[in-house]
Amino acid sequence: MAYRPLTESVTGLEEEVLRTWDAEDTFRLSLDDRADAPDFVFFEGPPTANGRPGVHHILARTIKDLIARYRTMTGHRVTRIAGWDTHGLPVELEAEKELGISGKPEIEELGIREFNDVCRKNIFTYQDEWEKMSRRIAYWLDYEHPYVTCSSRFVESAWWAISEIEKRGLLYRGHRIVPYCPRCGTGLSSHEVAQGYRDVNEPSVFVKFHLVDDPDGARILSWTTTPWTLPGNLALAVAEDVEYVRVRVLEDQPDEAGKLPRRDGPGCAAPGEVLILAKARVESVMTHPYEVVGEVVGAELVGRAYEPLFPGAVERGGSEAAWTVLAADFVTTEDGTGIVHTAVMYGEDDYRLGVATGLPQQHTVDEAGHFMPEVPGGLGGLHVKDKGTERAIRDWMVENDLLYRREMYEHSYPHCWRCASALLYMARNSWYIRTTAVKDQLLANSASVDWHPPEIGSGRMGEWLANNVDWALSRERYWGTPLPIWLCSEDDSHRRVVGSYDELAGFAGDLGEDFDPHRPEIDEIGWECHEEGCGGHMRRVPEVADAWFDSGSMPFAQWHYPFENVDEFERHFPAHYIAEGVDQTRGWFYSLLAISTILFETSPYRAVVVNDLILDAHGRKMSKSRGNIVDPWDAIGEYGADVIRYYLIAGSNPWLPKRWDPSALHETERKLFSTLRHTYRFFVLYAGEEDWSHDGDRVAGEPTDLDRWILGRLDRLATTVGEGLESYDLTRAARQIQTFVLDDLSNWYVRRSRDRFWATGDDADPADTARAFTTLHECLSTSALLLAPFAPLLADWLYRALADGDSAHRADFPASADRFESELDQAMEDARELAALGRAAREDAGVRTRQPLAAVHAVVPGGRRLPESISALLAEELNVKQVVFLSDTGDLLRLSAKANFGVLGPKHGAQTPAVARAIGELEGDGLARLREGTGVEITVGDRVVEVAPEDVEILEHAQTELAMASSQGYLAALDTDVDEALRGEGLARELVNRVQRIRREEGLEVADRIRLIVAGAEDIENAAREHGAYIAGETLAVSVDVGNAGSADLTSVEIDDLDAMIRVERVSG
RNA sequence: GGGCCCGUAGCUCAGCCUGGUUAGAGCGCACGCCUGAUAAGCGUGAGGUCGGUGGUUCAAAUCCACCCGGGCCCA
Repeated sequence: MAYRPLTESVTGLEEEVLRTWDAEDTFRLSLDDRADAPDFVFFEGPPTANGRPGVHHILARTIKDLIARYRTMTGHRVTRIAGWDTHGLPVELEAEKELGISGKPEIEELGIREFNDVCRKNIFTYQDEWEKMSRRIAYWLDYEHPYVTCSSRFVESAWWAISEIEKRGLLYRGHRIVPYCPRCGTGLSSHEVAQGYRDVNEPSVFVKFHLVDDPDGARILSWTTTPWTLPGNLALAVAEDVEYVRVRVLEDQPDEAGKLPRRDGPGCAAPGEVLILAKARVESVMTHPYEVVGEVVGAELVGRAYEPLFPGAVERGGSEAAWTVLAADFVTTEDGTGIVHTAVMYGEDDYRLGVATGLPQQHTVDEAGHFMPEVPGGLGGLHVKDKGTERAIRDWMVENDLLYRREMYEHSYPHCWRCASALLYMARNSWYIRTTAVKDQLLANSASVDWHPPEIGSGRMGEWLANNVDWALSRERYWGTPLPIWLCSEDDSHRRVVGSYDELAGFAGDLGEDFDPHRPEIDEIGWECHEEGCGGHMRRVPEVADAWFDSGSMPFAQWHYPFENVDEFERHFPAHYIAEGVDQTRGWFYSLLAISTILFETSPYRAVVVNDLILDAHGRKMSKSRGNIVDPWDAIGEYGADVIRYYLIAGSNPWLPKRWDPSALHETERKLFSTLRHTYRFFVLYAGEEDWSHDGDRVAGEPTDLDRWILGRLDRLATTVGEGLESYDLTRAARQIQTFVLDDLSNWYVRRSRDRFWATGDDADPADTARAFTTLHECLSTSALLLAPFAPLLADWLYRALADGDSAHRADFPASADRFESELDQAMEDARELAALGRAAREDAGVRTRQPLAAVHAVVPGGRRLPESISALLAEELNVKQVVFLSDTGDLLRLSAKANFGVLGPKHGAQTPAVARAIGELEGDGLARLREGTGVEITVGDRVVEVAPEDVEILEHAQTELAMASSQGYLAALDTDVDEALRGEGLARELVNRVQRIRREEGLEVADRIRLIVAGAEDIENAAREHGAYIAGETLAVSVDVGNAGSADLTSVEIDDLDAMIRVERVSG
């Protein structure tokens, strides 16, 4: 058989393979092959289908695909179901943009139905593009049966999960402090908040809180930059270990000019008044003269009661802690007074403290940003951010002697990105999952995961879990999984958390065909409360679920578990492996973990590989505003998918931020891919010439040392690549393949074997040629298999071309045949090191490689010698007649000893340096004995130390005039004398070189026979005569005619300043 | 403010977990070589004391502490 010529265009080859896959349905076949094989479970993290795929998605998808392909090759069935994340704010924002509306009031004006219709329609805007790109980068995934988070089936499974959480008593209603836009009536996501920070100059106030039952009638001084939260004040927070002082305000003293100090602005303190604040803050806060009349630590203040600032604004409701001093860990003395005003509903710390100590949870501000009617001082109904409001608050405080002073304060404050309103941090109703109740299990389950890199698990995820707060499940939005929670209009302790559509139908009657659970239809469904004698109406709560709950439910919801596919779910849970970006730590990794921990008491995944961002070539984050986003299609068109995939994996570990560097892509293409293609092309060319094929009947001779060496390396490579992939060390595995292909296979095995691939000379040995082909064929096809997970397209093409036509992705991953021989490998290493040194010596001496030399004198560390065949390789590589190993009996060699610190250190401790120095001074006899393996005694200072052979390394140095180079105990010294015979041979070789060039220039095929005519200087003609047979063999000349130029058309060349005339004539037939 | 990662040659990265004394690759640069793969390939050379400081140790790029710079996530 003839091997297929390589498709020259890289992208053309890739497209060709993709077409083959489409026609053959190779992905399906690869799954069917493994139908009865053990499962290797992979979960696809659903991308949001309303954004375009970028280059960073290629990285994530490559990592996913790579392991899946590898596991398939190791005999597993790797089910890979595509998924789409279809709910959530990004989809809503896109819909708002399309509809030209903004904010909740406008959405509700339009109608939730119309709005959600647009959301639903938009979901798959980019789906085609995702699938197209995934196909092109050879990401195999089952797109025919994707899970879609907004499908009825998926939502029903999510409902089931929520109802299970309720059954475990872990679902509750509370509040959540959100950055809230009172105009738009909506909470903002952190991403939105980040877009709207502005520097503002606003009043801040120092407020006097009148203590109850204080002998001095003291006031506690607190500070806030948001005066509108003061009516909601319910407590003062202090740090227990901070020192506070009581200070008495003194009379103002006239200055030198007899004037009293003037204070601008409202508020004051009368002489004799006693104020309490942190010792560290007194200097900067007090504007009056004062004296310190007492010191207390925070703990002593805890429990003291004070009078409400705005009586009646909030009802006590039986709370003991209301309007008292509380201890808190978030208090600092960096600004303010060291005493923090706490308005339970208007700050995150405040709310947490309120929950912990049982403070009332009551709003003083309504949804639109207006004070409630109960707030005294004429504030009721005012918008908290209106111009006059701050004035009204201030007036009330002045009237009631609550204000110490007021000053302007400049800081950065978030504003709504839509309407520029100042955001209010406000408690909103929210449904929570009590994840804190399972914190220990979360930590234990996370600890059981094989994280790559491990610090994600122990650090980022571990820290996050250790500080876990309850999961705020609900969103006050429209396009999402509706919370399946129904509350009674009369008593909201009557509630139903519905776990299936059947259950809902049981309460509310038939749901009809093709039931869709989304808003607003679901909001209409209700029923009479079932509680005895209640008579209330059950209505669904308006919220939808956090979209992370959807994606975290995919392990079971992708199977519509528990309603269907119970066995499929059980077989595919937990996942052996998932892979996503590091930003998913608190996203998908967390939501999967939390849900599975609660429902199934186990981690949903066993191994996780994370990837970091892809930066631009300058190390900057890619962003639209910078305009430095790389279009994946451009890159694919230029380099092809394989190169990109391999580069992304081999360049650096996936969990490090990676630069997108076109020059590195180019290098990857040249080094690994181009070399591999060249090697294949070389193989095809000569296999064709020699009519060899792997299933032919040519009998191969015994493997040479070189064959055994490369096959040993191949086996070792198969082992290490397999180990790397087993342990998710993808980068190391990828790099090893390149080293093998480039350095071992192409640049040594093929180079040193070249003339074995044509059986034309006098010493031709067809059996050996067959052996060389057999070896190269195995190396190429095994390399293709090893490369298949990384670069699936070229690998598949090569494997199909080299083997029997089946896809590489249906083959088994190569196993080592244990042919690695460490002594042979060491010898080859030695030879290659000596070859490098020999070339260096030639360069030094200015003698080119084509000039044969008599000998190289060589030294190998440890006195090793090379087997005959390896010596021959070395001689050929260096173009010398023989390799002479210097022996210590000769005059050429001098020995020295170097301490082996690793062995010496533990033996001698502090004496190590002295012993090492003494070893360095050893000479003659001692060295010789150590080299032969006997210990010697040396004197170090005043003691005698036994030095064993393993304590030292014996180095050999040449004492010679020869051209030499040495490194790391290796040495190569060339005998540069060129006698007449060598010179003749050199000239003959130059002639061969010139003839080959002419052959090429004249477009001859490699196997074409020629008639050769050589004329010119006497030395040239002599060399041509003497080495005619050699020249004829090398150039495929049927005749070499010397000195008889005649009238033929000759090409004139110059060799070492000598003129030569050459004619190459193709022999026809 | 908290957590995590990174900082080694002009550039991209190994090495660090498990400490051992001329710190390795590749790219780029300079010079040279080879070629029956050729709009390829190979070699040699120059170039770093491993972000800084302090500590542990006979010995630190490697372990510890603090600091500086960059990034990400969370507040």
